[in-house]
Amino acid sequence: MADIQAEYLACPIRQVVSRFGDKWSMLVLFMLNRSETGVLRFNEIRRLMTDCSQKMLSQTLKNLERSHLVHREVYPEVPPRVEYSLTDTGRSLMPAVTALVDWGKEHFAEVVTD
Amino acid sequence: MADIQAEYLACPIRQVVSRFGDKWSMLVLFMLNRSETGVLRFNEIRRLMTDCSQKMLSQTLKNLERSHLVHREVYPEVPPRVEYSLTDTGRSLMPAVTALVDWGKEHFAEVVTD
DNA sequence: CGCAATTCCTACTTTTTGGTAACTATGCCA
DNA sequence: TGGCATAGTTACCAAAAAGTAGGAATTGCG
Repeated sequence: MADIQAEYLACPIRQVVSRFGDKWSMLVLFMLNRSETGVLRFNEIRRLMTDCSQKMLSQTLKNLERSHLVHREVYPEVPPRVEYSLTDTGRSLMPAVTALVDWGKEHFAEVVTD
Repeated sequence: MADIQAEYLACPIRQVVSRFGDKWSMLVLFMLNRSETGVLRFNEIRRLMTDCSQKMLSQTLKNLERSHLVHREVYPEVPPRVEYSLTDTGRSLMPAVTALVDWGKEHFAEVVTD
C-alpha cells in the first residue's frame, strides 16, 4: 500500500483542477477541438462564446498557451491575424474532456433537481 | 448542423465545471471512490485531505449531496457518526474523473515547464 | 481626416471562493 | 467538575476570479 498522504499531495486532480478548472478553459479547448479546420481566430472564438469577455478570452488563451495545450500563430498582417489550435498535448486531453461532456449530457438531469 | 449558439449556452461543460470545478469536489469524489469499503466518515476524509478546512469539507460534501453524487447517512449515536458514500450517479462520474487523473499523471510534466 | 477591423492591454470594481477562529450539542470517562 | 471526541455552524476577513470600460497599434478606404 502506498503512502496515501504523499500520493495525495502530488495528486493530479489538484493540478488539473487548479489549472483548467476555471470558467472558460475547457470550453475553449472544446471549441478548438470541434472546429473543422482545427484552427480558430480570436474573434471567431469570441463569436462562439458570446458571454466570455474579451479580457477573459485573452487571459484564458494565454494560460492555455503557457501550459502548452494551445498553439498561437501570429500572421503579421494588417489588421492582425492570430490563429489558435490545439497542440498534441492539448489533443491528448480531449478524450477526458469529452468524457466529462458525455457524462453531463447523460446525467446532469439527475443533478439539477434543485 | 445544429444551432451552435443554442448548443453552447446549454453546454454540459459549463454545468459540470460550475458545479464540480471547485477546489475540493473532485478530490472528495476520488477519495470516496478509492476507499475500500466505499464509505468514509467526516473526519476520515479530513485526515486524508489535511489541507482542506473543516468548513470547506462540510460545504463541499453538502454541495455534492445536494447534487446527488454523494449519499449521507447519519447514525444517531453519541458522539455522532456520519458516513458518506457515492451514489449511483456519483459512481457514474468516476470514469470521467479518472480519465482526467490519468491524463494528469501522463501529461502534466509537459504542462508545468514554467 | 475620420473611421473600421483586429487583437490585444490596463485600471478599476464587483463577485466568488476559500481560510481562520470560535462556538454548538451530546454524553462518556476520570 | 472538567475535558475529550464527533460533526458540524457562524462571523469575519483575505485573496482570487471575473466583469466593465477604455485605450493602443496598424493601415486601407471613402
